Amino acid sequence: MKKIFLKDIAKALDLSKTAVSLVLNGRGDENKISKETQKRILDFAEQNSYRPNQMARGLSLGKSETIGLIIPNISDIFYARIAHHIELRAKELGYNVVFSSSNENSETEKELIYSMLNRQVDGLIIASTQKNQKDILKLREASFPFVLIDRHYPEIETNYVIVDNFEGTNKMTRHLLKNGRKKIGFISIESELEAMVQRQLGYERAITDEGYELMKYHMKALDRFNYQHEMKAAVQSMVLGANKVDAIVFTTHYLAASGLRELKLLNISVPEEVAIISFDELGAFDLVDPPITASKQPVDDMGHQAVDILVNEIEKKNLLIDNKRVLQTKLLIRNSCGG
Amino acid sequence: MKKIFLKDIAKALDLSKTAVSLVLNGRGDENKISKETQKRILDFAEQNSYRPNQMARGLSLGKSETIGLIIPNISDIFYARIAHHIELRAKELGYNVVFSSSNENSETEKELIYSMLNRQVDGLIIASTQKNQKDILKLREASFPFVLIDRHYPEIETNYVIVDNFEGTNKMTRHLLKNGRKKIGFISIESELEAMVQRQLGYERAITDEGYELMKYHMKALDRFNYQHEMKAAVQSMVLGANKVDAIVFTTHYLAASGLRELKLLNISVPEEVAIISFDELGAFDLVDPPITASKQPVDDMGHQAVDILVNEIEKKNLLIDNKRVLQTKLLIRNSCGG
DNA sequence: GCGTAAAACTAAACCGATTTAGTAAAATAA
DNA sequence: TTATTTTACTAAATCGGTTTAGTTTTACGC
Repeated sequence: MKKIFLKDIAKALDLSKTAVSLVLNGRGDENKISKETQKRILDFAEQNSYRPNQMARGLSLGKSETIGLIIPNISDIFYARIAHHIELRAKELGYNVVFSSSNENSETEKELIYSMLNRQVDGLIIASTQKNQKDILKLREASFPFVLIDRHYPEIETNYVIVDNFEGTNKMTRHLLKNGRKKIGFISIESELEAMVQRQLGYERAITDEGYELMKYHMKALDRFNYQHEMKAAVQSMVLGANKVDAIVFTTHYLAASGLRELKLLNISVPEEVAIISFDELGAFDLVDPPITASKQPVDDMGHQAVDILVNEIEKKNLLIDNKRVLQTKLLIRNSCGG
Repeated sequence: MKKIFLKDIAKALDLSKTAVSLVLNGRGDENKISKETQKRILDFAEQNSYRPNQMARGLSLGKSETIGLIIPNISDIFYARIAHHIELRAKELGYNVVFSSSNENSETEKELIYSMLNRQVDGLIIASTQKNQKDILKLREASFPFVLIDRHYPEIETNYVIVDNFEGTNKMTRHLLKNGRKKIGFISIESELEAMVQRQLGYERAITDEGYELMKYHMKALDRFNYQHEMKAAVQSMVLGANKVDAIVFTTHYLAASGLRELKLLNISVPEEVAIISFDELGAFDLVDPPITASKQPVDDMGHQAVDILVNEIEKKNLLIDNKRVLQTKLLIRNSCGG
């Protein structure tokens, strides 16, 4: 059973490629191909399991029915989940997904953007390093359809689906204050990402709004690639020194996991001595000792909506749907904050 | 700055498309294009940031420099990690990755295989539902390059990279026996997957080899999509009934997580009353209460080697590398089994 | 000073689809 | 009976690359 092409069908049925192509694309009626001929073509294609070469089709049509997805790292459960929901929704709408990881490297990201354009993706969904402003602008100038997720460029007018990061940490910090914690440390990732900036602001605002003073020396920003090593010193300085902390806000799930690990090594009891709370969560945060209170991000919505906005642009439906979405996190209260 | 094509370069430099194409593909020397002309072409392409249309290129060359990856679900951290390592290695070797999830549905998987073939991927990496023997055979007959990962078809001769599932659960069970546990339950997923069969055999063999008797009524197989609901009954029947169990082997990380959740709800102390052990692990298994002893799968190796085997086939290097790999799991001993 | 080889290219076919601009034959209208 | 429309198609161009099979010009050998 060898591969069969359009011209093979045409030859076998003594028809033109045109007729066959039209019928197989469901445009037989409008092009007045007789019902009988249509049936012959459809049947023959079915029986010989004809499947069009998508490269030829793509070249000819100038589109690929493919969405490019650029994320920092697919093995981060957060992005993996987003990818999953993007894939689900894309499939529903008839699109495939090509993904690549930038590994948080802006040069790689830039390369990926262009590499995907060359592969003729119809649109892009990008969780950007936020350092490729120029190239994002180029995309916009070229009117190429794209949606930013998780991270956006505040200074550029684009489509995006993000989370209300400020509100997320703000709620988290208030929750700690409400539970009687007074000296709340903050451990984050060293980053200029708007998301991280907002998470810090949300925390700071909660503290000052409630009349407490910020303890700058209890706010740490760790290196993204080396946080596991830096965590030890960060945690120790917060829980062992003079002006000890009674709670810590972690701005990512992996920081929370790593921080808890250190606290355990130091035999600090959680939440008795130090409460902890996490922005976003890992699958097993409810099983952890103690179960970790966390702000959960709506990954399903984020993926789903990003695809909807993108496909709307690609297909120029111009439904004027809202193309800037800020989703809310949900505080899952467990035991790591006392109560 | 508008898009530029091969013919634009040719026209601008008053050369033929042939010359430009040859030079840009690094075949200028062997085709006796003068150094000077080569430089002109290269410079012009660079300055106008020429990037070839990969669909046209793919159509012409009959290849796409793309690997298709079909997995059950990208949001399963296990597959996400494999995907990550596949992507890393593929990129090193100059390939892109297109992924799709089958959601454990064999029809979907079949569709995906053909859809990817139409998209002219150069090869496939598949974590199969193991229910598409016919189509896998077709791939083989067509000499299409592919590698199975995680799950293989024992009756078919193919390339694969899998894990020694038998040895994995066998080690796990022996570990429990060595720690003095005598009545060991077994909770698995209802499945004909060879991997699952082997995991069960590994467990059974450890029990019988040590002279104990299998307690069939303490071996449960839960529905893949409904395990969270079925877990309650499964665990209760093991730990509350007459012939109580003093340990449970879970054959996947999500079963272990779910099982532990139930044990906690029942106020069963782990590992005092019941020890637990998991095949494969979640990111936070060391933070869980108690930290869960688990057999870790070498996801990095699995992804890496799958790509190596595949690319070797694609590029017909015929290096006669071993194309059937069985990797070993590693037992990470933590506290959930006592000691 | 003629034949041959090497150097430096190019025209046109091709990959496998889609699509534009027609055409021949049959049906209908005048 | 002729003109016009409709029906049911088709030939050839096109998408943007790669590649085969030449072609022209210059250099070299004898």
